[in-house]
Amino acid sequence: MKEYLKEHVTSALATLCPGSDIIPSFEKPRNPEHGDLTTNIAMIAAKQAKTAPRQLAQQIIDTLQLDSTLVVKIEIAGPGFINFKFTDNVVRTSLQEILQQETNYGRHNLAHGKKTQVEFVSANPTGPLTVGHGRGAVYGDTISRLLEWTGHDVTREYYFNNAGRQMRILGDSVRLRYLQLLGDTLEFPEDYYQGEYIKDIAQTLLDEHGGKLRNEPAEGMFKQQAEKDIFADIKKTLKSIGVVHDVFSNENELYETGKVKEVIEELRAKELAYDLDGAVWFKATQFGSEKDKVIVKSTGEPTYRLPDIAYHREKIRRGFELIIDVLGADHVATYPDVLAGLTALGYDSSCVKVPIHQFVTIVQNGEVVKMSTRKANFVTLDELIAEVGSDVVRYFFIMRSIDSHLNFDLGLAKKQSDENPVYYLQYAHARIASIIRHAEGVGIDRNVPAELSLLNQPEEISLMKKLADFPDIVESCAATFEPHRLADYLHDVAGQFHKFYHFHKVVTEDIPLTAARMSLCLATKIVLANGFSILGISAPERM
RNA sequence: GGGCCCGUAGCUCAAUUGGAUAGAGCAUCAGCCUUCUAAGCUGAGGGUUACGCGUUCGAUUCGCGUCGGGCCUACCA
Repeated sequence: MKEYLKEHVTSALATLCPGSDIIPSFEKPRNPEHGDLTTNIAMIAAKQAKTAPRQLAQQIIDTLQLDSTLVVKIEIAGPGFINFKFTDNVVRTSLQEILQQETNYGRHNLAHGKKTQVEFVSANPTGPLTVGHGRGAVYGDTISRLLEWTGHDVTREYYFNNAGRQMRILGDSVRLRYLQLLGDTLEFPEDYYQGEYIKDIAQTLLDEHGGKLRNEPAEGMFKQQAEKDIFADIKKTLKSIGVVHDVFSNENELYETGKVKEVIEELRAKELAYDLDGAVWFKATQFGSEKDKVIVKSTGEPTYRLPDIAYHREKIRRGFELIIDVLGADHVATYPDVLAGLTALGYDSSCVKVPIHQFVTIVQNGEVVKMSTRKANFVTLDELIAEVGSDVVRYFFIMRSIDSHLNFDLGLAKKQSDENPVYYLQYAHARIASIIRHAEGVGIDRNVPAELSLLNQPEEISLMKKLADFPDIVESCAATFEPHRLADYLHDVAGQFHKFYHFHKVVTEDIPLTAARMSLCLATKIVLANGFSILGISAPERM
């Protein structure tokens, strides 16, 4: 319909205002009384046409020739909006589309298989995932699903640093715990990893190797075992909320394959890297940065920037046309250097998108719980999932814009999980399933063709209209990387359905009406289920 | 000091990316189950969108300034 109106309004405008190249845009009015679609074209074009907005709007309407079986009313409102109201047939047609397309309703192939990489979580394996990581995990995965629904070929990737100081300290933390288990009395530094899981890893090593590792360096067996055990743990946690990565990349590989060295040499060759005070500097100032950045420390050890740049170049070399890095707010400072690095190497960095999510604050008993992996005073993602379940965790993390700080009241989430908003959505789905079971129970034939024109009650019409919005919502959420709007939308759908359910009985003596309302129920169930699958939450048949 | 994000109902957050009367969920109050699931529905109260300028037909949204909160600002990641 949008395209249909766009075409007609554009040509009307061309007759009235030759030479104008303004393309009319249409949107759904917030207030349903303002019709089904509205355009502000008259207000925008008024200046060029040298006509008052409302007057121009009238001229446009007079010029338009629209199909009266589709458009029932056109009116001018407010400062010059043109409101179009469709016949109910239009929305009934979309109901049929939903029933036909079923699990594919809402899918687009807009991106035509565009090779896309979403890098997310990417927490270093130094301890269990925190609730903060959970937000990035759920967000990254939901974005991936949205992109798949809009025709992207998505690779989910996890990158971690296993070459730096963090991992050395991790290895040494395990080593010290191991020595303690062997009976040595020694001091355990404050800035080492304090968590119990370190002792568990040490115990594993003790069980397997006895005291033979006494003189083993921290970076050998200790670090390896820690990385292995902790990663197994991380993957298990992610899997429990439906997050599975396709590819794991790490920093070490970039050194071993010479990719890091290659970057330095190339930057040097381009005179974009230089030596100073024993360190190697990248001329970041040439790319908008305030100061140049160190890429190799005077100790000879690279900073994270260098492998990060090398890694991103590999992303491009691997053929990704759209590259998405999901970062937490604490990493905001890192990505401009990476983009600058890519530019310096001669790549167009505009294909790299970096959505940044704000922190999750855990509130327990009215107090803020500060999280630090090192100090081990965090609430783990695992604990949270165990308490409230995967659906609640996913929905809670996705229902809010990533720009806002998320307050997670742990007590509330645990205690009142029955009142969590996700149940409101799932309940609508379960309710429909129940109606279907009931209908089958009383011998309703699902194959009776429904006469949709029987659906004319206000609650039926507005529910149908809401359902018809789904494809647009999927598209815009994918385009803006804003999955929370899908959660909002589904909440609306559930709301419209609950209302319809309350006012109208589906299964009655009236066979044709029953068939029509069953169609509406089935369509609602499809939209909810499709939406849930994008959000990664279950669609229960009963609750 | 500089950069990024935020400030909307008592609380947690939305607002179709500049649209018309700023909306939901909790919480409070008043109603609705002999009928397909009451984890639901209906109604009421609750707002100077932190504050001040500006941009224009029109600002919660864009720009500048002030105040307040969070995160960055290393030869840590």
